[in-house]
Amino acid sequence: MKPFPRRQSYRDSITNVIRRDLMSGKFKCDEPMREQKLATRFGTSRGPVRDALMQLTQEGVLEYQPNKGVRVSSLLTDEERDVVVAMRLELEKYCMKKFIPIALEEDFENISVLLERLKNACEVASLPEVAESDLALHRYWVAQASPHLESTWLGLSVRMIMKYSRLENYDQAIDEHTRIVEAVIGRDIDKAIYYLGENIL
Amino acid sequence: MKPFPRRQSYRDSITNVIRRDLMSGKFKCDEPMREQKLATRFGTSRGPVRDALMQLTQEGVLEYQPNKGVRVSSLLTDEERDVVVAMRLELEKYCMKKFIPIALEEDFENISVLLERLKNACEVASLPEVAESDLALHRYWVAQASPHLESTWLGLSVRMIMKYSRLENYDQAIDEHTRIVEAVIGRDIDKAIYYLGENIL
DNA sequence: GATTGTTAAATTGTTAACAATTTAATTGAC
DNA sequence: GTCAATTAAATTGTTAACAATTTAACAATC
Repeated sequence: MKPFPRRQSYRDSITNVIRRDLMSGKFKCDEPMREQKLATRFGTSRGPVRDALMQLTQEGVLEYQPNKGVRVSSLLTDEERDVVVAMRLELEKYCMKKFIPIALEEDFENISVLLERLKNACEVASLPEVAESDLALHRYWVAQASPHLESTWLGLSVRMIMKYSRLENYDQAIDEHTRIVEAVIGRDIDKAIYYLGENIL
Repeated sequence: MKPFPRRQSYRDSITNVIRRDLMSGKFKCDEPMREQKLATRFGTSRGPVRDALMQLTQEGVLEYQPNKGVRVSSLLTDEERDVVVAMRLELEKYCMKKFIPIALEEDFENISVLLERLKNACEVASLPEVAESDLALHRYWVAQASPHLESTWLGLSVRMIMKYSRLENYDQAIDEHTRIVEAVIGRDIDKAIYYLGENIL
């Protein structure tokens, strides 16, 4: 069953897959997530599935009711989304300010790779992959600047995307992120933060 | 073993107890949390304990390493705390704005009760209880205004308190919250938000 | 004495069985 | 036929045993 040692625990793999499904709208809103069904899908027992569901509940994309399990969280209102956007921007601006001065050449390379991945995903117009690589890129500077706040950031970002995704404008997404990355590599904090503000809304 | 039907699952009870312990500094920073030890303490198996630990990890107060368990999360830097405070304030201001117009007489009564609980805790100078009743009061309007964002709010608030607690100025805490509650009951949004800003920092 | 390898203990990860609860289906009375 | 009560099914909650991994203790070598 297990060909060679895994890097990632079941818990994390399952969490990531379900999160991606949720972001790309694979589940209907308020749809209940059945543990056993997911367990057989992932070929594990219910344990790791429960872990993943609880983690996603904490991120805010699933809703938990005791003895009733979890459902897809009803989406944020427009007002709530605005608040979430403001919070995420506040956080990510801080990270950017922190990250640019300490970034190494290696970081620039990694970011460039992530940008390429995003471009490719946009070109094949695969929404799940676009969402994932978009997050992965932003996540890079967040994790570098403030690992303590990474999970906070992730929760905000995922919910923001779920509520209303601007990601479908693929060309625009490429442009926006290219500009951000160029600013980062040029170590131009003001410009990077400016383009960040244009991208996160 | 179970005298009568529980309202709260083990998971939640354990989560709350550990969170309170963490807020009142009962565990050293970076101290590993052993599942079996906690399980025997709470008289359950490791399952619910694992759930609780994972939930607190997601809130950001514990740190998880695969195959190594969780440790008490190293505290935020001063800068990070500032960002967290700003995010929490942003969120809670929104909730207050939303809550005051829709609040019922019943809500005012509940808030008054929570304020009394806070006063009592302050008078006996019990830090864990002060922290808990402080959070419970704020949580009330957050939950009423935006249940979707309640868990986000909780994570921010707990970490803010853990990093540096202003709660030890008991008299000041009483004053600040009394003013907030008075403003709420008077349905004075501007005043409520103003005092909120004075309290959350 | 310091370093590496090996073994034993402790700890976390996963599973499957069982208990408790909720949901649905069915029955019965009116 | 409608509604309530009862039963059956489905689902979640909890537990204990086992597997995999990490940590430590200890021995062997240099």
